[in-house]
Amino acid sequence: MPAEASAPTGGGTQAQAGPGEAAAPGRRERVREATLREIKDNARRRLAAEGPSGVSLRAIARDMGMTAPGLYRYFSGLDDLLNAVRADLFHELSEAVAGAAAPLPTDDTDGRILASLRAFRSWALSHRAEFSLLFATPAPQDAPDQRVLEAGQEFAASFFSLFDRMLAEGRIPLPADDEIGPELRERLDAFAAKTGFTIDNASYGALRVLMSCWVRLYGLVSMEVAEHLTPIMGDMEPLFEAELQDILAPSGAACRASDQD
Amino acid sequence: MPAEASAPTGGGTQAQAGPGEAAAPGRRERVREATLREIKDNARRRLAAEGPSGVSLRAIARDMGMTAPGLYRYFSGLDDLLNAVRADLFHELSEAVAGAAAPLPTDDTDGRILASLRAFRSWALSHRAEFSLLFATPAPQDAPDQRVLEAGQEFAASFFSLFDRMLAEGRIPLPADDEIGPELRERLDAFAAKTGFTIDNASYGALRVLMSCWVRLYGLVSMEVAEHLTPIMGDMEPLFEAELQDILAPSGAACRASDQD
DNA sequence: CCGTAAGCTTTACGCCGTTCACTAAAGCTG
DNA sequence: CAGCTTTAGTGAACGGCGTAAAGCTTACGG
Repeated sequence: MPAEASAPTGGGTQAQAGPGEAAAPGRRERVREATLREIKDNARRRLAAEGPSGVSLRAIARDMGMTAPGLYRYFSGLDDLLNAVRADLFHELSEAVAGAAAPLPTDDTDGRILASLRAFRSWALSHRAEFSLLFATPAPQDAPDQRVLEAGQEFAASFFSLFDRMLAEGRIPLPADDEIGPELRERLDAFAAKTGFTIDNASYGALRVLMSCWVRLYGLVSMEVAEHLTPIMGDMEPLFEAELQDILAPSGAACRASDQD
Repeated sequence: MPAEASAPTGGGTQAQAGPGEAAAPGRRERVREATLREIKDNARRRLAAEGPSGVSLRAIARDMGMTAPGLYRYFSGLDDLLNAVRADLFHELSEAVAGAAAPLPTDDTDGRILASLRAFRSWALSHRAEFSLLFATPAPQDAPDQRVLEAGQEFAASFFSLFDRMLAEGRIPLPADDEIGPELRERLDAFAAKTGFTIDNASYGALRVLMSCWVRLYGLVSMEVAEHLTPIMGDMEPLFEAELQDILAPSGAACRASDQD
């Protein structure tokens, strides 16, 4: 009875110590892993091509030359598959954001942040359906999945850690801690605890600024992905760049010309 | 053959000049209107209860004691119904935002804006599914509906017109026109043209500030609706109020204590 | 009064997720 | 090796979905 969330069939054997290799995954689990990957790849193909509603077990199975019930050996249902894809996508997005900053020198704080924020936008625009799968409002009843939650928090943490250095440099004027109301402080405490920030590293003012940056970035990008303003504004890149400049202006960052595309 | 968008069956007769009443809608069209309303009401009930995916023609028909194909006399399909609901919702949202400002005296510009922005948030939070139906990323292939587009632009216009007076008062420091890049200016021109703003009324700087406000408000509220930050921050109201204060701070607006709830 | 159209039902087709009973193969164990 | 157990996968089936076509009934308009 496959009742567990993600791995209906659990590995019984694997530590049998094969001939040459130490902890060989075992032939069995290798092909299983491959099938699992194939399912998710097909799900993503359909996701990109037809949007979230185009992802169906039957269609995926058809693409793979098998029947839908067979997929239940790998996922406990469509929701489970979608959640697995969501978790993967969060990791991918984290990597895209972090990867954009990596090649730049450590002391080029502004450049690293700019590159990452632009990478976030780029990823979103080149993965519209994926982005909306990640950030869509969930239906009222469906409970959040643990893996997705964790992956999301990992993304949040990796995203915010971008600002660590900039905050440390103290170039941004932060609101004083006592300008921040007690309720908000409470929330920021909770936030810091869950994302690995501690108030020692980042003052309330810093967390406040972080949240503000994220809200603006997220708001603009998600509007762009949804093409909400597109019919009345056309290309939104100039607005994005202007917002970027605005967000980072207090730090005196030089924002001119993205070097990509 | 009902191929048109919204009204498969179009009224032939109505100007027949009844006995007493001038342009009486005619009994026929009255019951039709009532049924139409009933369908949309049922759609909204299910929308609120189970989210967008819970809205199905068959379920609605069942609730109304009829069969699904009967609904095709009123809507050309599920999408058409959803678009009609969307248009209604945009009007409702516009009204909620405008209505919140109405009771306040005309010269209380800050108060009116605050009330409207809070009303936007309140409406969104008490109509999560409706909000996400309005602002969800559409699937890659489906073309935008004309009525929805118009209703959306009406909302945008009514929303932005809130700021008319504040901009006129000149209390917000605006970026100089020549600080705004030529591409962005082009976009803002397009935007102004579509929403009724003219550059005479509002400078590029003003439009720029408007957009920034909207992006922040939208970003925060849509994150709150999606409960994206909720698992790590809990109640987001303090953050919202802080953002409000931030957004309107340059104008010296007094933001203390919302009088509602 | 009769033709015509509107409102609605029945039937049907092809999707969908999911369950269940079943087979065939692979792996482990004695 | 035999034999047992687990796994991967199939086929049929249930119920729900959108929607197209055809038919029936009722009300309206000339």
